[in-house]
Amino acid sequence: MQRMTRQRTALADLLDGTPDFRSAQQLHQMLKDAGQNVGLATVYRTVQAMAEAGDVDVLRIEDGEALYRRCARGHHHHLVCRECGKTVELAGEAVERWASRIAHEHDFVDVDHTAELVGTCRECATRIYGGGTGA
Amino acid sequence: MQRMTRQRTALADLLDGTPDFRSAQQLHQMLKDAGQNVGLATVYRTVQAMAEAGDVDVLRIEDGEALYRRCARGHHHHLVCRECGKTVELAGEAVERWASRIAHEHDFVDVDHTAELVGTCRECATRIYGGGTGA
DNA sequence: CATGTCATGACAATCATTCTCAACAATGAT
DNA sequence: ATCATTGTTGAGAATGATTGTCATGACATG
Repeated sequence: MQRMTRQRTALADLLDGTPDFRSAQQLHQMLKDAGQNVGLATVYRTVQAMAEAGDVDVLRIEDGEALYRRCARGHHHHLVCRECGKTVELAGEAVERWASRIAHEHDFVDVDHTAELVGTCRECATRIYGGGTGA
Repeated sequence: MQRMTRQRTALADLLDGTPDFRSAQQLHQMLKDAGQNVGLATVYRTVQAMAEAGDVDVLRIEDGEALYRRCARGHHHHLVCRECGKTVELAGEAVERWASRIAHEHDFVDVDHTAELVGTCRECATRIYGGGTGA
């Protein structure tokens, strides 16, 4: 049963102070930079345990790498800025309703769903495409 | 520009006859089994090109592995049976409307979305959990 | 403090995917 | 049909994330 070790505390604290999704490799490096040496294998084990326990959310980017982020408990989706990583948690029921309607229509049971939105937030869009004062 | 080679023909034909999502490794093995030796690197290159061209859809499973399937052109989502791989293409507008509403509400632009459903189809549910004649 | 486990970490192993680059082959011109 | 051009292939190496191994270390309790 989950002992409270220095490593787990360090990782939990780090995640508490990190608003964006990070990979296990990044978290490992961030801990090292903070002077908290934690083995890479331990970081992997810990974030996976936290994910299973529902304490962090997992996101897979295009190349298959897994990213982790401390999140509100319970089922929800995300809107992530592709430029700065800013993340908004989405709790609405619209997707849930869609999923269960589709499941029913096609006679499937135990239907899980994934739904994630990736876009560019106002700040990054302004920075990249230019401010409203353009021309 | 895109030469028609034995390898590409073989892979296209294979995908045409394969209703479920398959990994590049699986497709490579299936080609070998069919007596059509095609290099693994070529399979990867070809499915990726097809994916970019919109000729196949890509799905990432839990461990990050990429699966490919010949699909209808245009944007759509999938409902996949986790047991047998049976796949239904979903073309409705519900998710699109949800995505654009959320994007607008949070002031994001260029919002892409992914949405996939994984469940158990009627046949597999019956096989696994028992027919209606149980007890 | 002793002690029993669970946890850790250094490193090897795995595995999908990508890269390299010389040999090949599809296509168009002659 | 033959040739030249140039995209394509394939065998294997390289990459990189993730997982496995297992001896050593450290919580938490008696």
